[in-house]
Amino acid sequence: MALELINRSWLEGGEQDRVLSALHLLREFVVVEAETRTNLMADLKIKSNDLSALRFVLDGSDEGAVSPRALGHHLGITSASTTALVNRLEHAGYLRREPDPKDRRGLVLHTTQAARVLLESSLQRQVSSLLTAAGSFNPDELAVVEDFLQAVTDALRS
Amino acid sequence: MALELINRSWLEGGEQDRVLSALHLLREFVVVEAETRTNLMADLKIKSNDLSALRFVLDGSDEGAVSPRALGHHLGITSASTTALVNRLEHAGYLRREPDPKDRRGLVLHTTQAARVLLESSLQRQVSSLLTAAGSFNPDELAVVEDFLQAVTDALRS
DNA sequence: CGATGTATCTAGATCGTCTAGTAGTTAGAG
DNA sequence: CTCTAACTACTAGACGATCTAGATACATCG
Repeated sequence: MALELINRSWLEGGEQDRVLSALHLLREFVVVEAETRTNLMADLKIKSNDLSALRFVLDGSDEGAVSPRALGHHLGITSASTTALVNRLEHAGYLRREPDPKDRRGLVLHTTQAARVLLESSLQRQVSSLLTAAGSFNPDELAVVEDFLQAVTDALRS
Repeated sequence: MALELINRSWLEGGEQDRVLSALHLLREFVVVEAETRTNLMADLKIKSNDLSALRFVLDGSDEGAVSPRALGHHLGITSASTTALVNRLEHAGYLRREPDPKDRRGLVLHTTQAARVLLESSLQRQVSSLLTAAGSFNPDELAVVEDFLQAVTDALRS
């Protein structure tokens, strides 16, 4: 959010035009990236938190099971809201509930193949565009970009 | 959103490690940036759309009046929702309604000084951190960064 | 075994948005 | 210049996603 406000009177201006220009481009990227997310929500006909949930389950199912508990904690919502959210996504055909073999109280969430196919077909074009765009820079240039991104990320974290 | 999923099986891997690494850092930045927005929402005790509205009125009040109509259109919500949103922000002391001198049907929205002070104090530290971080790169490096950001932004837009 | 903690779910309330429709104001066609 | 169509903001009522509170089933530890 800090980025979105950076074009106001935070700097007297003049001597750091180049820095401001770079940060403006960074802001522009963030805004456009947010739009792709909005478009995806429209494609899948789901809301923001449901899309975040889908991504979390999709990522997590690689390295281990995702429980409703973990999902709710990740999203910062209550267990009641998590139940409702999983109900929605299961009913929409994006998620499946399965019993947790290690704890009979628990559940394990999995994305359906339909969800994975839908996500991939929606994003494949953008992802390959991104890879092509970034691929046109040489290793030295990418090293500079990485340093910059690391620096601004650390700046926001502090 | 494409970025958030880029660490999955989109690439056979190997020959483009550097490219993937840069895009991962870009993703990391997007995630951290989103967290700063969440923190700001908690600070101001308002929700996402209300914060976007505040930013829109704040930006727009420089170059011309912002009407509820324009605000609602920008946010993609109906006029009824806009009325309710402006009610909330006005009641919270962040916004003022004033009659539009040029059209007696219309209103003009202004942020209160309290809102500006609160936003500035919440963001000043992060903005100066960002400027410091970006300021440690020389003009040549910043030019590379700008090219990269422009390229990935264009890639997402296409 | 029994006590306490954990994982999920249900019931009812709250809040932001929506659809539908109202009153006042503007502006263009005749 | 007037009449009518379009526009601006608002109100009323409904819906959906979230919340608080509490219920139920299972786990874990003394």
